[in-house]
Amino acid sequence: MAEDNLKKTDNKLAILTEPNLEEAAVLIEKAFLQRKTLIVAGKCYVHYDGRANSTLESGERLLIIKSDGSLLVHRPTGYEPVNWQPSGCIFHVEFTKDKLNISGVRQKPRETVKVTFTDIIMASAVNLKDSGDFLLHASEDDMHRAILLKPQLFEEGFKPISWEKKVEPGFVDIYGEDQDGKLVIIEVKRKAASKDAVLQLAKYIEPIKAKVNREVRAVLVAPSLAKDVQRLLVSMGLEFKALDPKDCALALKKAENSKLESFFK
Amino acid sequence: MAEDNLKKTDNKLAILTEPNLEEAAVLIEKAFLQRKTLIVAGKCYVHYDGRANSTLESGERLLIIKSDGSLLVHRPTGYEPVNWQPSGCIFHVEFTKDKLNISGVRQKPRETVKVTFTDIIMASAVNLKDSGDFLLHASEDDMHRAILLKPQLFEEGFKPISWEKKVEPGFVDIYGEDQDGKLVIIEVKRKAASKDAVLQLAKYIEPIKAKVNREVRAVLVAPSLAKDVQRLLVSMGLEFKALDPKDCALALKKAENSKLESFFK
DNA sequence: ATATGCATGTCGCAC
DNA sequence: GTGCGACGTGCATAT
Repeated sequence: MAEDNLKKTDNKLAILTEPNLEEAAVLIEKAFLQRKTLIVAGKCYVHYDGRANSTLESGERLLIIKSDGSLLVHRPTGYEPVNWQPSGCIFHVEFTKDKLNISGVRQKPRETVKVTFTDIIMASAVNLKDSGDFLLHASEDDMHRAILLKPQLFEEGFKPISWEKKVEPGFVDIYGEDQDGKLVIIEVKRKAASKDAVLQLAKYIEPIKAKVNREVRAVLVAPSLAKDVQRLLVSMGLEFKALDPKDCALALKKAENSKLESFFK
Repeated sequence: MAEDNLKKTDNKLAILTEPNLEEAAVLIEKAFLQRKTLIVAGKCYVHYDGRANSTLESGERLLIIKSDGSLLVHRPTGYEPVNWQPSGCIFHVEFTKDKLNISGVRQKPRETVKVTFTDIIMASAVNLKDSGDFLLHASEDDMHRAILLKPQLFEEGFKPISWEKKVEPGFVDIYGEDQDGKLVIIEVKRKAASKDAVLQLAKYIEPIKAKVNREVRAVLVAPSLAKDVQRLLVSMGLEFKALDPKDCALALKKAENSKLESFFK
């Protein structure tokens, strides 16, 4: 390998600019062995075969292979990879005179992505250390927790009974009792509720009514209703309660803070 | 910028290894102006706020920004980006003494991703040229087309009438007539049909029967049935026909080939 | 612009 | 292992 082409910094980074295919193959093999993150930019074509199959004609792309066995082929535009492989793949590198093949094979389902490079612009292996926490707020789960923690977010006097309760066709998000003692089943959506959400909720009403033999309210909780859903909702005897996922996240955060406050008081 | 740190190859590639934040900022700004693909590896933390919000603590990651305004933050493991922005974002770079901020803002919905680098391992801008075609086969649409083209794939004597036909609760995938003159409605799935698929199909039967006043068959076409779905299917009076998406793709390809053959004969 | 449905969806969790 | 639903799903298409 041409030493003047290789930039190396204390085992953290190796880069080759415009290497020939053989030089690149060596770096790629090393990257796999040392469990580095591999980044290759170059001219390639791609074949995928698995649940479906695809071909991508020759062009310049970015290939990323992570140490956990995930693979991404990115074109110069678009958020999504054009070809990919989820983590857990086994890779195989094969070099011939004018081609460099990188194959990633996944078992269950059996799927193969083969990237064939004919020209390499840049190849690099990076050792990335990352143990930072990732926290996402305003998920549907946050909405569940907020309602359970502060039932008045849903309705004054509401008493949650259970959560993710199994009833026959599936699971009810939240199950509780209102201030009049009526049973309430709640379906939560973190974005504008569609027709589907209404039907999902409606499924549960009859089986539950049949079982408990008392008045049952079914309420869709979501930030808003999609157009025309209102009518369907009313015609099926369901209710709607507007609730924003970010407000729920905020309520949870506040609760957390006041817990902290009382701890330090 | 330290010239000995910059590798440049005829406007195709610029790389900085372990640059300071200011050097990196210059390269990043240039990459945006020249509409290059930007790749940065380094220590950073990330804040996202939009439909939801998230924080990612400090760690080493890969940042990719494409010329169409898409952004990806990849951790060293996992197929999915931990933070991202779909294409169409506007980016803003801000450099202070010990921080380099890269913000990407999306309108509709209003969302912001802010990546703050405190250390950069490598920063590079690549000019990727890619006009290759991408072809995917064995989609649900391929299955539709295969059945329309060769109805015997579904059933001997089947005559398709329409496709994606609007009937009241939604759209029926394929609508036709069998050799006995019975009306057939077909729901196609490219993977094992779940309970949901059965219910989706079942929804259509009653409205259609009410309308046409003749015998109606409802058939689920899929490579297989999920466990326990068979019983539900039968109990609702539906049928199942096994058909593999890849076989459909093959049938289409064959048809294409034979058309070519007859053209060259 | 909004709603609907597919996707090589992926991922996590419960059974 | 399989089923089921959420996801900052993204994306195309039809209205």
